Amino acid sequence: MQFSPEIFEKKWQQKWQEDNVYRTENFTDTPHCFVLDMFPYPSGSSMHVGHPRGYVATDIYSRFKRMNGFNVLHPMGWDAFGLPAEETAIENKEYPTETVERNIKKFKIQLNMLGLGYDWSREINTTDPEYYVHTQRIFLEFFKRGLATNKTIPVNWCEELGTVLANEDIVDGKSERGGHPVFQKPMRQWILAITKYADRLIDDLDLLDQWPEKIKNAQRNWIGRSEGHEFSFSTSAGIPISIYTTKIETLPGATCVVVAPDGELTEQLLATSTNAQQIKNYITQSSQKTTLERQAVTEKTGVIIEGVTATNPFTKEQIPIIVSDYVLSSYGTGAIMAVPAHDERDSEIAKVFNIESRTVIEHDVLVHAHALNGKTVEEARTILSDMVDAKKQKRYKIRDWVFSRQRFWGEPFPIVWIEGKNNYELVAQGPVGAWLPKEAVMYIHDGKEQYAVPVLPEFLHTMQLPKVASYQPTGTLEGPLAGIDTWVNVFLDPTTGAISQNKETTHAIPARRETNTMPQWAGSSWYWFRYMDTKNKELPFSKQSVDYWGPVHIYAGADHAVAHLIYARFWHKVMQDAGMVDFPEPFTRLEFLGYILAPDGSKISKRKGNSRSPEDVINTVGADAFRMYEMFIGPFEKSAPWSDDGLVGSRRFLERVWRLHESVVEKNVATTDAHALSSIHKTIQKVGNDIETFKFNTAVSSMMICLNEIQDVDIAVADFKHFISILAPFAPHITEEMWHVMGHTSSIHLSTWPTVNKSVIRQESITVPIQINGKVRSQIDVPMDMPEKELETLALEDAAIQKHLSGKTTQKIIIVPNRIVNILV
RNA sequence: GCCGGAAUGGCGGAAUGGUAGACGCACACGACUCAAAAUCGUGCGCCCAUUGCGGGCGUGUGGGUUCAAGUCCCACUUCCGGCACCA
Repeated sequence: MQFSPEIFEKKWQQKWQEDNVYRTENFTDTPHCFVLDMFPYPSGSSMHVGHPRGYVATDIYSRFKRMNGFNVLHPMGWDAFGLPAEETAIENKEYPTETVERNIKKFKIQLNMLGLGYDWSREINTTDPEYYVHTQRIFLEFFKRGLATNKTIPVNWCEELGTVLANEDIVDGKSERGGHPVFQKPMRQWILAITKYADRLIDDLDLLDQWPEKIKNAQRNWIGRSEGHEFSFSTSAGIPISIYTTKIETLPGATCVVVAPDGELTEQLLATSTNAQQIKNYITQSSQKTTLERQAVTEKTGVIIEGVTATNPFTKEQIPIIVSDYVLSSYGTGAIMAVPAHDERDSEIAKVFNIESRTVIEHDVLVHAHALNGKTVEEARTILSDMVDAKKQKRYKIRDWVFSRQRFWGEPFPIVWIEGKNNYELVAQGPVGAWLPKEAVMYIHDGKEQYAVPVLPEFLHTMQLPKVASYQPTGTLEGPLAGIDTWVNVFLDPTTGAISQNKETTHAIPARRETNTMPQWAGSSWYWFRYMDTKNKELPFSKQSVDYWGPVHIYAGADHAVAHLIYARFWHKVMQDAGMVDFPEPFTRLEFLGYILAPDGSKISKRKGNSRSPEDVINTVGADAFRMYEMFIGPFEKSAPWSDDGLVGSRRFLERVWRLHESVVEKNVATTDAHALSSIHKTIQKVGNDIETFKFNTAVSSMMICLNEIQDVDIAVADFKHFISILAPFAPHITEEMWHVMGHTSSIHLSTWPTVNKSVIRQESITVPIQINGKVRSQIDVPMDMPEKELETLALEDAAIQKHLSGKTTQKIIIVPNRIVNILV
């Protein structure tokens, strides 16, 4: 019979679905394992050969664990809210739900073509109201703890996308989505207080010993903790300037003070200056720079605030105050002491204004520093911080998470706004009171106080995304939802917390729904928990289910070090504080996935058209060969270029397995060749170890080696089955087909991983190389574990060795049994 | 600039401090065939010698430790990734 994957692959995919082969139940007595893929967003662009690599790897791992008796949770779902899906929908001129639905269908077909064994009964979709009601529910936990606030702060505004973006959404100074320019603007936004968790997010990285160092380092850098001092410079205007520095010992060399153009402080100093107009012009000018332009700046610019000076609290010198946009209002105090001699940036600004650069530290000792001359850096630090009454401060580069988007396609906030303190207090006395933060979230509009009030969990069904006629971004602070009166204007019953369209009770008060939506990252910040308990109506997930399944044992996917993986850890910690989970970190082990590159080594991109579709490959060589090649191409965590030539090797391997299987069945011999048997068992061991450690490339090559060793000798059917079993996770279709041909009626994927027979592995003899002065001159076959003495004798008797040794004196002989003999002359 | 990671044949890559280049691809030659494809077999780091063995060099560069280094240590080069006016 011909090897025809195109026939049996589809057949088995259907059969597995019908038989629920991959269905997982909660709560078993067996060991269990949660293997998680980063779920995709089903965008319009179709898959290329790089996408399935991670899915194939976790599929292999899951099958392996299942065959080893584990109850395996290996689910899949869709991250479908947010800009990618919405932008696609706008391009296609259709409603986002349609886009999402169609793309999910397409993606699912593609995943199934690969023979991936997901438990589809646990499929999730972040845009499903049944799902996002729980995202909203978890947001309430943030709100209640004062971690979700509404504040005016400088944020990234992207005109083209018509929305603000988080720092994590900005790549190389442009929007990650679309590469549009971004401006810094103060705006009122929903903020999640991730900085309050910064220490835990850094410190708990030490718990993650099964995470790649690379990812942990990226997170440490991104969070960017620094420890320094905060203290004040007095000014001739009577307004103190508070500054933050990590090098207080350089204070004697501080010859000017620099303030950020967009800070409040600058506003105040400007009023007492003699060049207010010049300063205002500079402020306007720098506010018009995009983030990219700011970053690209090579030469420092700024304006001296004339008519005002600051006093260096150590030297008592009067020093100039400069406004310059290299100082950021969003970091530290928005003002710095500039020490030109010991900081490159300060040196640049000093050059522009001809300001003195005074070296105050040489070889770790203070110089040109009056009373401090000769003191060490350490001593100076203590003396100075006492003298200026400095406070020790920790600062972080990470900013609080700007969490609102002026877009349609996201989770609505479970928040309504009410007017007036009296109304707020009335609401606080009702059931809503239990969900209010200590400090009210509010702002003042036209002189009237607006208070944020949470929508209770039991009324979240009233906060579903409405059907709208137009969902295009409006380009204003209000999202598209603001245009729908029936969405915005509602009534809140303070005695129950109920939200209604009409005033249904006399005491109901008017309220306005929040019109911004949550960002793309919201739904993906907790989704792994939902897989554990997909049908739960009341809660995001039950405590029992998370006690059983959590934490995730293996999380595999592409590099999302600074966005998703920080957000996910942050949400997890808040959920921990809310008592929803008991453990500190969501993902025990993280496996980082390398990309598949185009054949020329460049990145695969739609524009270049340098990719191949998985369907294409499957139609040519079959899904099994495709899977094998994706694993064989190189180490899992390393990127590697795609090669159609290389793909052929996997296909040939499977064809040879197929032929061998036919001859094994036909010959039906009773005993297997001893060397072949040993090879099979060695390979069982090797492949098992390699799967456990995600070394799929060497697992595949060891099976190729094994095939080379067994294909021309007698193999009994029973022993050949072992070979088929270890191949099954990699090539699920062909192995299932052979398994059934060999008489089984149930799936090979529900069978047991073969046991290694150590006694057949054990070799009787071994080849030992003999070196003279470290160069291999001969080798001898000797029985395993031959004692040193005998080995030495045999080595010295060897003809080739004798030839090399003639006329020389042996100094020393080093013998490592079963390994090597090294003769020194 | 800071923080990671990497560097091995024509290519992807393999190697608990112990025979570098497994496995696969490409290539060459041979078998089968009228022929081709497929398949099977042999060879395949570089240089010298090939009438026979063989010999020298070799894992980015320079040094070091060791009987023995791709692997450990020191210094450097290049490339890739991340962060970046964060005081």
